[in-house]
Amino acid sequence: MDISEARNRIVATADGLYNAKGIQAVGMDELRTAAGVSLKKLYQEFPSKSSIVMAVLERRHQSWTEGLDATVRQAADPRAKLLAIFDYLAGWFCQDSFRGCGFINSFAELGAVSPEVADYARKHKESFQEYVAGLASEAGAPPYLAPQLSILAEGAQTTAAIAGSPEAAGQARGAAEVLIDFALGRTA
Amino acid sequence: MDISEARNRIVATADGLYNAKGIQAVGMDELRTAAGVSLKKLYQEFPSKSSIVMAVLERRHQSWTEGLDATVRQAADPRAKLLAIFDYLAGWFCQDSFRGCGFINSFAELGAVSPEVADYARKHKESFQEYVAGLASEAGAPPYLAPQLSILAEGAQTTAAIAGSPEAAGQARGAAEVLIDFALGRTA
DNA sequence: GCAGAGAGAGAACGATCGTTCTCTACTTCG
DNA sequence: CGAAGTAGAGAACGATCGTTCTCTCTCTGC
Repeated sequence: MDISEARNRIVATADGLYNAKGIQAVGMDELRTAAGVSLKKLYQEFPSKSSIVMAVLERRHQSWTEGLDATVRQAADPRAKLLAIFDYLAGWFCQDSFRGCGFINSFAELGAVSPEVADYARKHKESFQEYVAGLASEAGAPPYLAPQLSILAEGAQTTAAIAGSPEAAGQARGAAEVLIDFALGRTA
Repeated sequence: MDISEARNRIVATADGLYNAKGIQAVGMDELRTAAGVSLKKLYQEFPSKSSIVMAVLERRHQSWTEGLDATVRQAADPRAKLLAIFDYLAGWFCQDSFRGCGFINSFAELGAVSPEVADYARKHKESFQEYVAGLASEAGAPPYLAPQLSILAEGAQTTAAIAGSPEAAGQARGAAEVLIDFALGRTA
């Protein structure tokens, strides 16, 4: 068995379990069993649970960034690219495993106790805002549009998670259309 | 010492501690010390930690509802009332103790494990959405406006919490103005 | 003054968690 | 074939948490 293959399986399993039950609710033994590795191997790959948490956050960031960018790239014009953000959210919300943004959740759970987790969540959100800002800039929108759309996307995630229904994506998309058209129409 | 006075002090102290450190990070002994009551009294007032958590959620709901309504009532016309939501958020975000919406945080921490907490968070958000819907209806807006503003408010809360800066309130308010004016302008 | 109920302080208990240690068995190389 | 290094399974350990129990002190009613 390849070493990095075990790492990947551990992180992927931890991602699923942490998402489904919360980080603190999943013990190392449960993770060990689900991932099918020995405790020894687990601690050989990762020195502590917090390092697994950080690896899961990195995985989530990469997965989110790649998935979002893949959806956005399919859109034709800059306006459609901005709206594609909310199409990506819609697809995500419809997954059975969706239980809210993993960064918001980990921040809520551990942000006050672990500065590492809080920093990573902040960086992830900053990276998303910069991505939106890039798309908005390509569309020729004034700089105030990107934070507006970012906030809309954040709100859709928490609303969909707590309400347990994916309709927030469409509602946010409708609001985004109005905001984009306003920003592109009169760029005051 | 009045019985209900001890209850109030316990819940108020728990609210502060849970908000600052997360629910799972605060033990009964820390709460007991901070509230200045004996363990015996604590378990005399509340049968378990989860009942304290539910009491804290009720307190948060009441505090949020009253504070929001007090701010909204000061606004003159229906449009200003809708915007006052974001003024209330701005004042909240500027408090040192602000660490995100307590319902989003408790949902992230315990929602997957405790159906009670998940239900209460959902009900709180529903109640907020209905409140916004009432204001939007008074303003004569079409029904799609209220979910848009609710999502905006949710997004502002998580953005401000993770970024650690209150500017999301103003950004969301700007977006709300555009959405409100659009919805009132052509109520298609 | 005294018996008894009640409150406070904190020890104690059982469970769980993260982490480490031990023991066994298998593989691999000479 | 034999020895040695390695990996797996799980016991063990220390810490912590929610909860209960015990012991002591105080305050009240007769």
